[in-house]
Amino acid sequence: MDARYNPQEIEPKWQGHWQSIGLDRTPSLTVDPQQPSKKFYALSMFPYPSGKLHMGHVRNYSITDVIARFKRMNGYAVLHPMGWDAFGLPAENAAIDRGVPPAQWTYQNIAQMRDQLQRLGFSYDWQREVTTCSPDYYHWTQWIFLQFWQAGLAYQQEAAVNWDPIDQTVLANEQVDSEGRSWRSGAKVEKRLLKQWFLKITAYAEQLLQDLDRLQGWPERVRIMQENWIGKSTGARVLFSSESGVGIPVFTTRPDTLWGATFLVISPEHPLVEKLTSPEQAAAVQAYQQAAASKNELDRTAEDREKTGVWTGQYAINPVNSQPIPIWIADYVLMGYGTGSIMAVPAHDQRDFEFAQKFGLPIQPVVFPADQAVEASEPLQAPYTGAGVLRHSGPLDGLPVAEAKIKVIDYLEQQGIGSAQITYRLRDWLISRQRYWGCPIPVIHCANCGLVPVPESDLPVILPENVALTGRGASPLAQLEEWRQVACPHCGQTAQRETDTMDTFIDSSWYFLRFSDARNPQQVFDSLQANGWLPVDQYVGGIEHAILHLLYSRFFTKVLRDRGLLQVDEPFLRLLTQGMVQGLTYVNPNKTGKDKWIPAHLVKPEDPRDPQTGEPLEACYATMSKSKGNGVDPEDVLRHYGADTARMFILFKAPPEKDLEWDDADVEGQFRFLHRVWRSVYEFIEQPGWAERWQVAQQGLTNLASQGSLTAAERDLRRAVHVAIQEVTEDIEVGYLFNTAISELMKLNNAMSDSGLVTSPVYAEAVLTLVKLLAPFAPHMAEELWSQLGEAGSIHQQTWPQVDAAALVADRITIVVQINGKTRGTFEAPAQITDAEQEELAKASEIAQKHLAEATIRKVIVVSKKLVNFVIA
RNA sequence: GGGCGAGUGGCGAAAUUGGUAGACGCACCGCACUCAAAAUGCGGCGGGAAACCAUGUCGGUUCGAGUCCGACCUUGCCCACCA
Repeated sequence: MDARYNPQEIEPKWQGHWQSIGLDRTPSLTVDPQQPSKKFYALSMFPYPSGKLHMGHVRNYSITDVIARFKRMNGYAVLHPMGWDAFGLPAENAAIDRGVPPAQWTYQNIAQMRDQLQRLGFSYDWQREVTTCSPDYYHWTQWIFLQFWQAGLAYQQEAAVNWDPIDQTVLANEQVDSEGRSWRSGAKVEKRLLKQWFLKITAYAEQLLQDLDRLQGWPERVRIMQENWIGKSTGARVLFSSESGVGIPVFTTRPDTLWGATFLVISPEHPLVEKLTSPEQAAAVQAYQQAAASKNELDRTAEDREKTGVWTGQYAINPVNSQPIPIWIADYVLMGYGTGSIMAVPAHDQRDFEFAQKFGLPIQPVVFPADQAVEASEPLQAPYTGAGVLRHSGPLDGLPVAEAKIKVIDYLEQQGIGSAQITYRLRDWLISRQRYWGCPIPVIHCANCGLVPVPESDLPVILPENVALTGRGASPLAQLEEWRQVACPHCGQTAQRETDTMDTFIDSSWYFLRFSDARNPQQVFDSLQANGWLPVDQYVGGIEHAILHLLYSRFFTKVLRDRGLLQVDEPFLRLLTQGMVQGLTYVNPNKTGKDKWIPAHLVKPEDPRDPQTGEPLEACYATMSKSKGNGVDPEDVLRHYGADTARMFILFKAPPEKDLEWDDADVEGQFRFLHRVWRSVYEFIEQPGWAERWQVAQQGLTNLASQGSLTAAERDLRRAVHVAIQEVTEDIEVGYLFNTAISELMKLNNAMSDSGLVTSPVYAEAVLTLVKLLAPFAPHMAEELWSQLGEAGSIHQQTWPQVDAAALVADRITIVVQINGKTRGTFEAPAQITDAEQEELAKASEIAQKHLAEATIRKVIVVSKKLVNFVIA
């Protein structure tokens, strides 16, 4: 055995070996429902193939890989796959900028990144690799779209898109900068109405909300984010009539305040605006509508929420008290939520209050604090939104708010002017993109038959490759006449293919299902396989996907369940959101924007100054990025230290959910630790007779230990071994605490080198244990040591060590002595001490003697085998 | 504005479910080895001479609080005119 640890030599060797023996292949599941396999599905969010891994990837995949390897050693059938979220805009941009076809660019990137993943030693089953831009994958994406169509969950409707008036093209949101300008032409982006495809996720709003309660293995904040995103509101729909005879429905969460509604506000985009406008106000209303239309979201927020609006010139009738109330138009009412029109109750709503104040509209309080006997005569300074009792409210007078809310619904229903209603913030999912590099929507537009889905037997609709991408003009597929024209599957007449492609979020909303049966050419997946492997037992990824990706995946799972394809309700049982990887950078406090970041390599750490201006800089950690120049390339770490060090460092440096500060010195420290482990084993093998002791350790030392033939020092070392097993196991299993798990490995290694017992069988047991416990974290080194120890098989197929409870028991324990709760000292005692003996020994101890000499003991608290606290006067 | 979370040495962080605060590591200091350095090994390392003081601040509960309760300060993230 080489005295030196040489990762550059051993890592490629084992990677090649593992590949040749198919070590990481997924075992098949027994599908007998009486005896289900102990299965575990470990999944990292698959990457976009940008061409290069970054440290965030390394962190994500290291976490999942440890879990996968740990589960395998614990006897689970593990599915641990990897794939590529390969459709998307960057490939198209590369084509526009450099003339490389998107497919070529994408597949080259995939090849590079796959190679990197393999060199990092992640135990993926590459036979199940999926690539979303490959026809054998998007075939089934299209098939799933047809399932949605058949379920009535896919539909077309006009919607606003970003339109670049210079390049005459539709832009994705990412192609519009923060000032609302096109990334290419710099033109101010306009809104344009186009027919767009939607998926009816709102039909599942209630289920998606309810089932969040079941996801106890998810971080609470992710559940809350989803809950807020779905945004359920309970209230009532009330129908107001107007002078012109048009009915105006409003949604309110405060139907109890209906008697305080003193005006109505409708959204500028509301279809009723024209009918509700008087001729003399028409010009003003149209001007306001145009102003609202030209505003983007930025303009709206930039105005600091100063209310704007215009009167229509007409009145509505408050249906409960027949009062005429003016109808206004204002952009603080959103067309996309509720009914696009509201009843304004300025006395009890902040926004309505501001609006009423600005335009001098009446304010009628109807809720008062319960203890307020007399109404204030001065006008309200602020809306009252708290609890209270109703007044001036007809049949609701005297009722508290909560009761009034219930009672008013009955009243509205009796009068035929309203009913209870639930509203969600969640909108239907706009999935069409006027882009090339995406999954074609399998629909044909026929002049005779209308919308005709492509028959399943004609799938996949292949994305053509001979496309000129310029970033200008109509949607790329629309320009391909020969591709577009197709015979209608119904009537045979010439018809047109849909030229929109799907949002790439669709591709990633079901990839975890395909992994269960990735190579199936006949079906989207075999139900037995999917039901056997799903749900994903552990999903790991970034918090940036907390809302959309996870919500869409949940939606897809439920729809496919309702189509009879799946039996699972939720795709991801446990979720871990890992923190960012941050790099050292410097900030010039006198500069703003991008210029303020000064990359660390331009700065002398002992005297950080701006290389251009000489101004002093502040050091800080920030998420690694090109613009900050603070990225660390995984390749460099691989070259210098190897994959095992990179993995160990990234797992040790911080708990997985927290942000991690990259520090080269700490990487070095991790490398040193692996060296020390290497030497612990090396020294063991250097001793004559080690092979016999190794055999003894393999048999287990339980008998030897129970015969009492171990020395005190040996029992101490053995305790350290079994404490390590217990702690590492618990840390991985219970709380993803890889940082403390690795610190336990360090403690064990320290205990071994401090013990001086290298020729004891206990040391052999320690070596055996250390190498096994290390295997999920540093798989190459563990494998190399395993082979150096004369073992033929792979360590990754060994069973995880078991704790010998007897070995954990210490001979002597430390008891703390406190006086009035303050620790004054400790003493050693036999482990089997009784409480009474413990108290006696504490009283007799030097520390106690010193402090108790002239005091009266009022009380003694004894915590078994831990401490004795004397409460003295 | 609403929601959630976090404040512990020079630094990253630990702390069994209220019981020795700072495990493990980084940095630093000293020693050994070396002509010297690197590497490695050994030792030290919250503050204070000590009594003691220390987990953002101030109170509370308790024999005992980093941990529980209340108020405040600082800070991070998510959603933000959602009726």
